[in-house]
Amino acid sequence: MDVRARVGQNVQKVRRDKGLSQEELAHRANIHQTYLSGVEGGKRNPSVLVLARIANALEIDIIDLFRTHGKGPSL
Amino acid sequence: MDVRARVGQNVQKVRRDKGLSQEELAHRANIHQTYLSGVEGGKRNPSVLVLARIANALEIDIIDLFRTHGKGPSL
DNA sequence: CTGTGACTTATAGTCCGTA
DNA sequence: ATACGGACTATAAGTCACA
Repeated sequence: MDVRARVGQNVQKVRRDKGLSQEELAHRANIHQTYLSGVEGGKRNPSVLVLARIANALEIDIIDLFRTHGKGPSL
Repeated sequence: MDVRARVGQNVQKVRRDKGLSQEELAHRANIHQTYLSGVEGGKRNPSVLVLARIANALEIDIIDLFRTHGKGPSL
């Protein structure tokens, strides 16, 4: 699966878990809702700095945005 | 620590572990040596697609590029 | 072999409207 | 609240000469 889709799905999942709207998250991460929409949809190719801002706004580590769906048991 | 530095250090470490030169890796990842240098030095802000190419050329998962230094505990 | 500055071209990321 | 598109601007991508 494309990394962009992987990341996008993770962003969307965490965002929904936290009960945030795209607008809310976008605001917190200081990016645009329309852009966030594209990222979640795997249609954008974000830079690491933007991903870091998103991860930060979601209160997770950026590394979690790259985990494969299904499980992330590890430690 | 800045994500870019984190990623850069990881790229450099893995590259050296594999005994590759920047030129070699850059060639495999289809990027320029000078650009790779900037990424390793944490001076560039690469997109996920570029990181994916680098990770692929290093034969590792892109997620490993975001790990914090000090550990690389198998899986 | 690697790092830097300068540069051009491509695209990330914004902002507007609309559905 | 989310997605899509167009037009725009900021910055990443990609290349080079040289230290």
